[in-house]
Amino acid sequence: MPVVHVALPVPLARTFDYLYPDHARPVIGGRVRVPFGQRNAIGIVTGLSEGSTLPPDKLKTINEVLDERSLFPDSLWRILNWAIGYYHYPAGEVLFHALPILLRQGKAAEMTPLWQWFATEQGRVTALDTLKRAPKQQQALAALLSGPLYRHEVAEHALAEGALQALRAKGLSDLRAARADGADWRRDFRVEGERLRLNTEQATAVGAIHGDDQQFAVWLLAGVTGSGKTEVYLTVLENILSKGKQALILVPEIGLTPQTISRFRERFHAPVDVLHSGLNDSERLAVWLKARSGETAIVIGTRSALFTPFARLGIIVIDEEHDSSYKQHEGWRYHARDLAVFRAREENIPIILGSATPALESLYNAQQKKYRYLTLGKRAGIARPAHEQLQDLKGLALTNGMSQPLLHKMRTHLDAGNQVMLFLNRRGFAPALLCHECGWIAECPRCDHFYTLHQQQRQMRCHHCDSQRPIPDQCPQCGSTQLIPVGLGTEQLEETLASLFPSTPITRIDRDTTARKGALEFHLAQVHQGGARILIGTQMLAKGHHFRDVTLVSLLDVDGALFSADFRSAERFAQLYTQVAGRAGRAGKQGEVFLQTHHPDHPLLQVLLHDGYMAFAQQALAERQAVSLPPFTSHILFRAEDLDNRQAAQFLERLRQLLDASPLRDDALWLMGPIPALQPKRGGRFRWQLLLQHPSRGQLQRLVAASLPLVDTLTQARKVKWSLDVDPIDI
DNA sequence: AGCACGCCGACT
DNA sequence: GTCGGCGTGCTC
Repeated sequence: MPVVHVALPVPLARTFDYLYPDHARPVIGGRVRVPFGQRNAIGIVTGLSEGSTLPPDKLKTINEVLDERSLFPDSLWRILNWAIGYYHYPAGEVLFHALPILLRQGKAAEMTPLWQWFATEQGRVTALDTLKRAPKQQQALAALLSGPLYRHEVAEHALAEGALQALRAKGLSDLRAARADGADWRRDFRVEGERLRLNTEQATAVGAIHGDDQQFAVWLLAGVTGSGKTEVYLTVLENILSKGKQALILVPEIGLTPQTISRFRERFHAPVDVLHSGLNDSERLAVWLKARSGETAIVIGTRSALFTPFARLGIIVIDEEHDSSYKQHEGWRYHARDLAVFRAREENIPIILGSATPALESLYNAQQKKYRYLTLGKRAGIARPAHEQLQDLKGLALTNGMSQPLLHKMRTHLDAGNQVMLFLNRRGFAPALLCHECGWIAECPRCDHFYTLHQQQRQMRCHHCDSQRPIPDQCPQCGSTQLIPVGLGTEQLEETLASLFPSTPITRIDRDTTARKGALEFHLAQVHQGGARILIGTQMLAKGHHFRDVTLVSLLDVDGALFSADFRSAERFAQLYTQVAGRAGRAGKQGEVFLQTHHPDHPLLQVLLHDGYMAFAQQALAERQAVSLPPFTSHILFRAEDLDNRQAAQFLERLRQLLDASPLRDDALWLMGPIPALQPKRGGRFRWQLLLQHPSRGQLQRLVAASLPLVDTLTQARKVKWSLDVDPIDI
C-alpha cells in the first residue's frame, strides 16, 4: 500500500502518512491539503514510500495536491532537511518557516497579475487644463500620460489612489491586469553608475575572490569601518552577474538602509529586489517567485531572506556577519550566517562574510583555514582614525552620568560646528523609582524586575514583559509622596542636555522614539540635514548609519557593558566600541572617542584601545580556549519555564539524569545546571536552563538526537514550556 | 499548535 | 439544573 509522508506545521517531530488521492500525483517538496484531526491542514510532502508502519485502516487520504513540482530547489531542500536534524526542530515547522506566508496558507505558487493604472484613450486626448480645479487628479493624469503605473507604486509617486479612482469615474483612467515584465535581464545586463577606484587592498580582495568564484569558498572580509566593503561586494558581483547568475545579500535587521539598496540599484542594469519589513504578503511572494524563476538578479534582505529559492544562485554576501540579528531568537533558533555557509557549500558557490569586527567564531574558522581571510585595513578616502580617550570616573562628580571633562569636550566640538553622539544603553527616564522615606522600589510583579520610569508617557514600564502601569503619586508601602527616580536613561539624558545646551537641537534615537513607522528615517534625515547637533541613542544608533559631521562619540556607561554574566559580553562590547569609533570623524575631520569608566586599567579596554579589535579578538580567543568555551567547544542549551518555580527545574533535573544515563554520554561532556536563567522570572513565568558543552559538535549532536525521543516520556515535559537552543548566543 | 473530551465551580 | 474553567490526550 503506497503512502505519502507529510510534514505538518505542528510542533511534532514526526511526519504523518497518507494514502494517495485518486487523480493527482503528490511530489516531494510540494504541498498537499490533508485531513488532520478535526481540521484540514496544509502539509509538505517529505517522502513517498511503499508502505506505512500503521495499519491501512488508520490512514486517511490526501484531499488535494497543491503543487505539481517542488517548492524547494534541491540545494534548499537539502539544507532544510539538514537543519531539521541539526537544530532538532520539527520538520513541518522548519519547512513552513522557509515559505512566504501566502504559500503557507495554500495560495498558488504563481505570479498573480499586478494591477496597473493607465490613461484611457479619452484621458490621453483630454487637456490637463480641464482639471485645474482638481490638482490631485491633474497630477495623477499627468503621471499616467508618461506611462502606466503599478498600483503598488502609487504612493511612491506621491499620488493618491482616490484621485485615480476619480479619474476612472470620468472615464479618463482605468485599471488593467498586467504581468510584470518577464524580460530576461541577462540579455542587456551591464554595469552602470559611478565606479569608485579601488585601493590596493580592495583590488587584492576582489582579485582573490574573482580568481576562484565558480565554486564553494568562504571569504571572511575583515574591513575596518569606512574601508569600502560595499565597493568590494559590488565589484565581485559584476563578474557573477555578467555570467547570468544571481546574488543573495543578507544584511542585519536595521542595516537595511536606503543608501545601501540604492548603491546596488544604481550600479547594475538588472532587477534588484528587497525583502524588508514594509512589504505585504503578496509582495513577498512576488519576490520569492521572481527569484525562483530567475527573473530577478539580486535579492537583498534580512535573516529569513536566506530561504529564498533561486534559479541560478551565484554568490551569497553576509554583511556585518557578526551581527546577532542573524540568529533567530525564538521558535526555530537558526543562525542565518551558519546556514548560509552551508547553503553556499550545497550550491557550490562562494560566500563573503563581511565585517569590521568579525565574530570570534568566524575568526577561528579563518585560523583553521576553513575560511579564507581577506583584510581591508585602510579607511578609504581621507578619513583618519579617531583619537581615543579613557576617562577615569573614580571620584569625579557626575552631572546625570556625564563628567565635567566630557561636557567640556562636547562644548568644544559643538562650538566648532560639529555633531556629538552619546551612547547609553538604557532607554526610558530612569531604570528605577524609589521611595525616599522607606526604600520601597517599584517592581514588576510578573518579572521581579524594577520598572523603568518613562516620564513622557507618564508610565512605569517593565522592559522584560512590556507591561506598564501609571506612575504612583504615593508610596504604596508608607504613603510618602517622595518618590525619586534612580539611575539614568536616555530620556533623562535628553532632558539634562536640553538644559545644559539650551540652544542646541537634540535628537534621541531609541526604541521609544522610533516605534512609529518611518520615525527612525525621520530622525536620521534630521541628523543628516544638521537639524540635530547632539544625538543620543542606544545600540540602535551604532549600526550602519554614517553621519559626516559627527566628530565626538562617547560611551557613557562602559562599565555596564564590561561586567556581565554572559561570556560573550566582552566580544559584543568590543564590536560596539569599534563600530562606534569608526563613526567618528569621517570626511577628513578629526574624530574623538570618549569612554567613561571606573576601570580604565581593565585589560580588555587596554588591548582594544591600543591594539584594536583584531588584537582583542586574539586575546579573547586565547581566553576562550583556556576555559574551553566556544568556538573551542560546542553548546546546546535547554530552557524550561513554569508558573510555580518547581516543575521547570525538576524537568531539567530529570533531563540531566536522562542524558547522564545515555550510552552516548562520555567524560568530555560538561553539564551545567539546572540553573535559573539570566533573567529568572519573566512575564510571570520562572525560567531555568541546562547547558551542555562538549568539545565535539558531532558527539554532542548524537547524544541529544538519541535522547530527545525520551524527553516526551518525562512526566514534567508536558507541564512546562521547554525549548532547545543549538549554538545559543545568549546564555 | 489546535481541538475535543472531561470533570468540577458560579450562574439563570 | 447548565455554562465554562483549563488539565489531558491525540492528530496519519
